[in-house]
Formats: sequence, C-alpha cells, structure tokens
Amino acid sequence: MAARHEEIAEELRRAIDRGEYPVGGTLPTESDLAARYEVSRGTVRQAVAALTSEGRIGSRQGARRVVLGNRRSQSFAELRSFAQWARAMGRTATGRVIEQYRRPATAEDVERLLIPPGSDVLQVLRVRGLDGEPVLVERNAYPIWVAEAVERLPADCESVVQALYDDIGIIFAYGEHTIDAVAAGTQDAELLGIRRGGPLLRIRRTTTTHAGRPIEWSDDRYRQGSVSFAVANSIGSNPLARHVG
Amino acid sequence: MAARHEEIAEELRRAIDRGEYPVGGTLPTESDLAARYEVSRGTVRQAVAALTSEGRIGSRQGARRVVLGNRRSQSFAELRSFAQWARAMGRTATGRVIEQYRRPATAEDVERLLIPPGSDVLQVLRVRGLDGEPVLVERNAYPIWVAEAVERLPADCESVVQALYDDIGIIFAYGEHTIDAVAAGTQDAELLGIRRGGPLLRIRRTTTTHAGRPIEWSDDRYRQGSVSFAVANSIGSNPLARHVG
DNA sequence: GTCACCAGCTTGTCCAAACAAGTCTCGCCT
DNA sequence: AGGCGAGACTTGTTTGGACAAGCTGGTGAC
Repeated sequence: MAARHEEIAEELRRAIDRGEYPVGGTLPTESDLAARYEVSRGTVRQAVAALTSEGRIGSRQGARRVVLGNRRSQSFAELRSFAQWARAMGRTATGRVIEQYRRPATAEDVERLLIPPGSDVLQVLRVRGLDGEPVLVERNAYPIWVAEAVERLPADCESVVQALYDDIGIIFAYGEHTIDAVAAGTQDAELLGIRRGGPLLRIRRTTTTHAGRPIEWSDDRYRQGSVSFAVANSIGSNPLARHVG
Repeated sequence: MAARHEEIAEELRRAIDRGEYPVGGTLPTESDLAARYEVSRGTVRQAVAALTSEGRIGSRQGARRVVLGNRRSQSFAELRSFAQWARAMGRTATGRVIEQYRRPATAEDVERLLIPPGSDVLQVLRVRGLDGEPVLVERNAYPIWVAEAVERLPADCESVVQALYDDIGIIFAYGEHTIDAVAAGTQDAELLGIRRGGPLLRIRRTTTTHAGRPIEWSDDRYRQGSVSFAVANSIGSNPLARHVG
C-alpha cells in the first residue's frame, strides 16, 4: 500500500462500507476528491478506476459517479490458493493427496502447458475440505520443470502455491478460469460423499508465471452448494466471457 | 472507436491475433509504441491497460510486457442479451415465455431490486434455445416500474434488452453475476428435456441502470455442456471472487 | 404546462515532464 | 565457472494543464 492512489482507493472503499457514500448515491467529483486528498486529478482517477473495475461504483462521462454496492472482491492470492482463501474466511482448510504419478502428456496438456509433445507431466489428485468436510476434488497437471518441487511436498501440504514459492521461487502471476457444470463421476462421488451424477461446479484453470510460462493446469470440482463465484461487469468493462460448450 | 487509445488497443489486439507479437513473447516498450503511433506515453498506457484487464498481456514494473494469449473477451452487450450473444456466434436464438404473472415481492426481491417491502414484482419464466435446441431456463423478476413495458412484449420477443431500450429508453448498464451449480428441478428437467437431478450451471444476475437502479434480477440455468464462462485474472487485477455457499 | 435549448458542471482524453522502483544484462572479480 | 554489482532499461507514480464530450437543471418561448 505504498502508492497514493491505492491508499485513496482503500479510503473510498472504507467510506462506502461505512455508509458515508450510500448505495445509489453519488461520489464527490474528481476535483473535490483531489482537493480533499491533496493530489492531482490524475491520481484520483487511478483510485476511482480501481473501484470501477471492482464493480463498486459506476462511471459515465458527464455525470457524477454512482455507488453501486459494497461488495468486496478477493485478492488474487485468495483465489488461486484454496488454503489462503479458507484462512481469509476464518475457515480451516484440509486437504490430502489421493494420487500422484507421472504420465505422458495428452494433447490437452500440450496445448494448455505449452510443452513439447511426448514430454511427461505430473498428475496430482487432491481432495480438499473446509472444517473437515470435503468440498473440492482437484486434478492438477504440472510440467516437468515444476514436477520435482511438487513431489517434494508433504501429502497434506496446505498451500501448494506458498510452498512452491518458498522452495524454487515460482510466482503464480496470471490465471485463466473456465467455469461450467458437470455431473459427478464415480470417483468424484466417492471422494466427496455424494450421489453419482449429481451437480458439480467445475473450474478449469491455467496458471502462468510473470513471463507467461504455464505452471499448472487444474480441473477443480466443487460440491453443489459449497462455493459460488461472483463477477461484476459494466458497459465499460466486461471481464466475463460466455462460450458455447 | 473515437478515442486514440482505443484505436491503439484494437491495433495491438489485431497484431497479437496475427502473430506479430507471439504468445510468450514481449511487446515493444511504451516509448517505442508512443513513437510508432505518435502519441504520448500516457495514451499508450491507457491502451495496454485495456489489454491487461482483458488478460491478453501481462505487466510487471521494470520488465517488458508479456503476451499471455489471444483470447477475445465478449462485449457487455453480448453477455447481458442472450439473443445478441447468439447472433455474434452465428447461431440462431429461440425463446418463448412459459409463464408471466405479477406477485408480491419476497425478501430476496426486496434486497436485490431495492424496492419497498410489500410491492409487487413481475415474474417471467422463459425457455431459450440455440438452433432450436433448448439450452437455458430463465426466471426473471422485474420491479413494477419496468413491468408494464415487459408485459407489452410479444411472447417470442428475441431481445428483451433491445426492446426495453427502444420502448422506454432503459439502458442495462451494470451487471453482477453469481455462478454456481445446482441440480435440475422437476420443471427445469421438463423444460430442458433432461433427467431430474442432473447438473445445471446457474447464473444469478442483477442488472442496474447507469444510476444504479436495479432493472431486473434473474436466475438462469444452463444445461450441462451447453455453455461455459471464462475469466482472466492476475496479481494486479482480479475481477473474480469466490464465496462460500 | 410543456418543450427546446443553453450554460455550467463533470468526466473522458491527451500531452509533456520528472522521478521512483524494479528488471535485466554484461562485465568484473573471486 | 559462478556469483556479485553497476548501469542501462522499462514500467509505475504523480503532477499540471488544456480541451472535448456528455449530463443536468433551469430559463424562456410557445
């Protein structure tokens, strides 16, 4: 929180949360805010742009900015790491490795991990839970250059992301998520303790380093009712895309 | 496409698409791009910020920008309107109203539509399809001030969004989406022609005007395998949030 | 009363400059 | 060969100014 525009954004978030700028009302003008915080208008614009992209305020040329809601979005750290997310929510994350083995890369692995055809990947199957109750089946594939570090991890490792950073300095910097629904297979049903064919929320995710090099891809299946995902969008910005199939 | 920074963003998108800046490679520096397009560095920064928020390129202080992929995100118009989305994909959207009636607002309606307790809402149940095949069950609730215009629509109206704009000038400006998975109920199963209890992808959405006034909220249930949703995120920006329950 | 229009306000766009902060490469030293 | 550091390079932050574009409310004509 060094940058002034981030400080201002955080102050505005708090002001919205405590009702100083009520939902449905308007924010002060950029000039007002600039004077109040003793910064230039450009810095204020950076701050309000952050709130806009979070969906907290609306923005339209010529009109005062409107407060849309006081939803608080998650940090990237909380989204990519199940353990960190659970901790932020005050829950206890559990988890254990069910299977872990190397196998030849499939066509999907080659495409998602940008690895040469014929190379191996490390396949890991984990079950994760909240407060002891199983919530999520996670199937990860790691390219060979990561595999060794993953294999060194204990079976009940809480935060894989944190461990890989501490061990070999890998930073999970970018993620792409595809969300759909699937029926529980035999293995899913068994591990989550539900009926076969029941609804699961599936997130397929590819994570890359700062340089865009894929670190892992994953197929996460959440038990019905356990979690939901939220996205805000507007005419100006739309992070969400809908695809056929 | 009036603003110069938008033009530059679009040119960069096209350059990435045609492989001029390959995935995994780097973009020219801001100064280079500023010189090439004969604009200031600030304008270039606006352009690359757009690509960054789309997840196409990565950005890190001190290092050159990295090309992450050539995914193309959807416009807001395509996301909020099923008909417009289908058209953009070259598919034919079908749809019909199954039920439509006014009813007293529930607690959920009051909270989501910011209406006074005790007022009425218009409930509409639609089935929508792609190329004749049913794909989606849509349950909408509209506040009273919108209800009259909705009731004037024909039962097979293609684009409700477009019709409401033409009729009473309502603009769907902001949306908030919550995504999870549910089991198909009896009615869902019947309307979509699937087995009861099968997996459905559910999107609950609230849409508001520019002023933040809710226009509708909707519970959309997509048949398994028919559509998926995609989101890109990074350490710098994370539009996606995960919630319990 | 109603409508059109205008003036003032507010946000959007763009520029030029300077410095801060982080990255990367290359050469030197051990 | 390997590690370390200096310096060049690149992106991030901030300022101040100017004009464009769009909204809003009020005034005046009808």
